[in-house]
Amino acid sequence: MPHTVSYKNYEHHTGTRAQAMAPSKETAQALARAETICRAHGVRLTTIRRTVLEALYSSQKPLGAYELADLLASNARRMAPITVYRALDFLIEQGLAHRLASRNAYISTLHDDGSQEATAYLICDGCGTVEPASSAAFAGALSDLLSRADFEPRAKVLEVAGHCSRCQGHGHGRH
Amino acid sequence: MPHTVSYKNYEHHTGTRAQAMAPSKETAQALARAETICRAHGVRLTTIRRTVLEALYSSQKPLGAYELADLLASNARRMAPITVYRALDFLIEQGLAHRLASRNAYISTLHDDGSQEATAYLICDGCGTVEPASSAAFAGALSDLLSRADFEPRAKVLEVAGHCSRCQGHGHGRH
DNA sequence: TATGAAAACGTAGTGATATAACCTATATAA
DNA sequence: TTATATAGGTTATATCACTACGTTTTCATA
Repeated sequence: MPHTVSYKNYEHHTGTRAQAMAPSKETAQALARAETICRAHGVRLTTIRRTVLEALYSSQKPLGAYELADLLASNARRMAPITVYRALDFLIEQGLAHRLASRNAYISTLHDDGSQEATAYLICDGCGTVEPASSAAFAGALSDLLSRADFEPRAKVLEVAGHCSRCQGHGHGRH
Repeated sequence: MPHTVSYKNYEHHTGTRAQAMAPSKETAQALARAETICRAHGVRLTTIRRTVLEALYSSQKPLGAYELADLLASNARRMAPITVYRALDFLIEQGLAHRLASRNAYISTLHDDGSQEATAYLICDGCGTVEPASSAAFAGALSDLLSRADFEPRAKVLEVAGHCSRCQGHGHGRH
């Protein structure tokens, strides 16, 4: 088998990718929290999944699936899209990542305030950053809205695009 | 020119598509309102645009762009995707249609309560219907959230997937 | 009523996002 | 150790959205 990458021990293999710079202390702590959550859920935070989560956590902007694939590529061999999507699906199921439907992009939720029922994501058109925002009043109002409509919620997509405090008034953004 | 559809008079041509069943009285009234809005904005509600809007308005479920293209096809000749997207872009700009980011699908806003700053769309996993929902409290809480974050909003994506009142408790839905 | 500019649309191709199908490898527990 | 479930690899394809460019129509003006 000439061209095929050695198939065994891919856990170790993926561990040697370009991304393998030592994570910051904060990142390491966040990943440790993720590890704990996964153990509690009885699921496995494998190398691929951890690598994807770390990339999302470290990034200042949301990342697309193909962007992640490129980012996590080792020399000339990038991750297959489906691999990234599988990792993302896992992370989203475990509540560790979030899909921004309005951008087809993904972020880590390890920065979020986990105590709120409803988190809105504020996406800056200028600098691309995303800030989670929540309040009891907002969660309550939404909950009222839903119960008044007798609607049983499963997934909430709450996103606002605009300009963050730092990007207002000096021509940032695209319109 | 053997295969090419006669190019002139396409306004009339599109008017003769399969969809040309007489709209209901309610639909006709909604379309008349749309017409009025467009005239007020100084823009044109052409046949294609009106046809797309009518399809969205009449549909019980949100429709994808390619779904619309199929729906509005005349004998064996369906609308090109770009044509649909152009019509949708127009309708969205005029506030007549809305894109559901979580579904890659589109709905008419002619049912909405136009008086609210923030409308959440409740998307039923069971029957596929979408209900707009809004309240002063919800709009206010969101507005507070945004001003507290010093965030200048441009576009709001507020969608909740779940089960509507009619689809609760009898095994509808996909999970 | 000519005509020139802008808006709308047609046609072909492509980019971007996401998943299907099927197989191999690994982890976990009996 | 072996059965089983879970995870990942590989290839191909589905789905959604847009670019580029030419043609037609509309509308205001000459």
